[in-house]
Parts: sequence; structure tokens; C-alpha cells
Amino acid sequence: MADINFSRPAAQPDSRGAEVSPGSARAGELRWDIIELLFFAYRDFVGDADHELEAFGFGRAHHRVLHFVHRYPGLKVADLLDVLRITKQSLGRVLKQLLDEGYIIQKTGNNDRRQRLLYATPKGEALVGKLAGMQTDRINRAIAEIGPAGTETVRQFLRAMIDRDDPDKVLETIFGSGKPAKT
Amino acid sequence: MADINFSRPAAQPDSRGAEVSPGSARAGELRWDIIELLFFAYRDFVGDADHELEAFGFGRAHHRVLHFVHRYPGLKVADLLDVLRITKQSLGRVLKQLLDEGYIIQKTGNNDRRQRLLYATPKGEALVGKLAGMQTDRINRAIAEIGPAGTETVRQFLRAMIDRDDPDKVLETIFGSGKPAKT
DNA sequence: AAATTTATGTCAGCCATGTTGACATATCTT
DNA sequence: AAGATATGTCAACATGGCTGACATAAATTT
Repeated sequence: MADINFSRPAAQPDSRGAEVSPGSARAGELRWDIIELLFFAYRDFVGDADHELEAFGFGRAHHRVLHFVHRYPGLKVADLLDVLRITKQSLGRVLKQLLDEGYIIQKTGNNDRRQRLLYATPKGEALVGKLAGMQTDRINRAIAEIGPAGTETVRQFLRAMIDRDDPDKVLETIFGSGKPAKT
Repeated sequence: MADINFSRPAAQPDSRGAEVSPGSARAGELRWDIIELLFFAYRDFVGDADHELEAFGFGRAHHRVLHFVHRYPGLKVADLLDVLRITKQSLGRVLKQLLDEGYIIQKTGNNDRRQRLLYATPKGEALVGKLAGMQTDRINRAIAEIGPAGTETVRQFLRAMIDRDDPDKVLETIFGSGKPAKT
């Protein structure tokens, strides 16, 4: 009954003199709250799509590929590898399925015929749009509480959370080509 | 040279009349930008910890367990399962390692001697503190650009992104017991 | 007191998605 | 012609999800 546990987050951040060599933030300054909010927010954010993807026999990996191919039509395989930061073998597996099942098509590059430029098919657009719709609904509900100015603040915060050294082609586009990155 | 691809995100969201049955947000209203920012921000956010965890032979799963046990001392195994939304078999694997290697200890519940209440050891506190330090550094860098008022906006946004139906014990605590949830 | 339910642990095996290493092919560059 | 690059593929392995079955101890119910 008493439920002695769950006595709220530790009042004294590091009772036992632990927390040896903390990143660089000193004890007591740690952003525990935001760390947890990010965990839960992201979990539920991707959870929307995860559920729907099951019905298609796809997973999160397929979603990521389809998303970026849709958003950046003509993306090269090499660029996709950069963005997703996975190996070509991992990508190959999911990409093959998306190709076989007609969600994505490849076109041979005009300049460089070795390249395979990727495009979402109408079928692929439909799926990625449905998933984005669900995620947008969640974002819109959250945005309704903070207004347009707040939305810009959130955008600013999220952009500042992203590593900007060695940006891939997508990040270059997002950040308006601040850095040239590898060609 | 010409690099014909990467011609920026599709100007017309759904050229081919695709996007059948979008979530509920209509085409054109989709929050593509925020969806992508969340992806990249979260990737780099957890990337910090991932890198460090490798040196300990641990993965993201261990981090999550250690984090919540540290933050909510005396957490029951059942509560942890609720929070992480994984099966007890999956939890068992990583929890066993954390116990064996002395990052976490179990204490038998006082009221209910079937329960195993979990606590981080000083060793565990040290690791989780180090990881939180790195993540805090990143958050602080981002916060520096939006100020204290902006930080509150971000907190509000993230909270609103989280599902509030059927909250687990941790979310109950975070949201100040808005809902009683299951006892 | 006996029966049942609950909290936890554990064995065995499957699946998705990440990894490394090796190697093949076509095409572009030198 | 030789070498570098873009892509694909085979094989094997690791992590961390999953299901199903079953065991134990302790609490609760009958």
C-alpha cells in the first residue's frame, strides 16, 4: 500500500560523492528533465509511425529510407548512406525490399551512369505521406500550446542540437549550405 | 559536376496525386521540417552517449535502464518495464549485466518481499552522470541560443509531444500526477 | 489451510537491423 | 590500359527487440 518507492527524483543529485568525471557540466547542473522529455517525446513521436508500418511489414529503417528519398528526390545511394549513417549492407537490405515492392524506383544517373538515383513512387509517396500525417498531427497538437513564435524557438533549439561539423547533403540543405562538405 | 540531384525538397509536396489517406493533416500542411529536425537532433543527442557506452561494452538499452534507476531510486522491475515498454526478457538481459557488473543493486521490498527495488551504485551513478554530462553540454549549447524563456517553451513543446493516456509511474511523476494510472 | 494470483526470473528460439570483411561489376578518371 | 569510384552482394556475427513456456516465492483470496 504505502508504495515507498517512487519517492520522486533524487533530491540530492549525487549523494554518494559519485558522478566522477562528468561530461563537462558540473553536478547539479545536469538537464535531467530535458533529457527525459526528449526520450519520451521521441519515443511517442516515432511510435505513431511504427504502429502503422507494421501493417506493411516494414520497420523504422524502411521509414527513414522512404522519408529521405521522398524529401530529396534523386538522392544517390551514397548520400543516403551518409545521412542514415549505416553501412551499405544494412541499407541494401531495406532498400531492396522497398524497390521490390514498388515504393521506390532507381534511375541511372545522367552524368555518372554508375549512380542510382532514388525516387519514391506514388505508392511510396502515399505511405510516407500517411506516416508524416500522423506525426504532423502530434506536432500540431504540441505547437497549438506554444504558438508560432514558440514554434520558431523549438526549430531553433532543434537545429542547435544537431552536429554541424561534417554535414551530409541533407543537413547542408537544411542549414542552407553553411559548409560545403565533401563533394 | 553538375550534381543534378539534391535539388532541394520537392517544391510541390505531392506532384503525382499521391499522399492518399494522409494521417489527418492535409497535404501541404505536413511538418516535414520539424520531423527531420527531430530525427537529426535525437540522433546526435543519443550519439553522444552511444559512443561513450561502447567503452564499457554497453549499449543504449543499458543506458536507459541505468538512467531511470538512477533518477527514480527504488524503482520496481515492473515499473521499469512500463517505462521502457519492453518485455521482461529483454530487460532481464541488460539488467543482469548491470547487476553483475555492479552498476545497479537490488533490495527486497519491505512491504512486498516479492519486489526487487532497484538502485544505482556509486559506480552506476558515475557512469550515468558522465553520460548525462555529455548530453547536458549539448542541451546547454542549444539553450544558449534561445534563452530561459525559450527553454520553457521547448519544455512545454516536448511535454505536449508525449502521450498522456495510460502514463507509467515516471510520467506520472513528471506530469505531477495528472492521472492516477494503474496502481 | 488450500488455492490462486502476482512479481520476478529464466530457458529457448525467432526477427529486425546494425556490424565487418571480402569480393564482383560497371563506369568514370587518369 | 590502369586505377579509382559507385553500387551490389555473400557470409557471418552482435544487439536488443519479440513470443511462449515454465519455475519460484510471496501475497492474496477463498
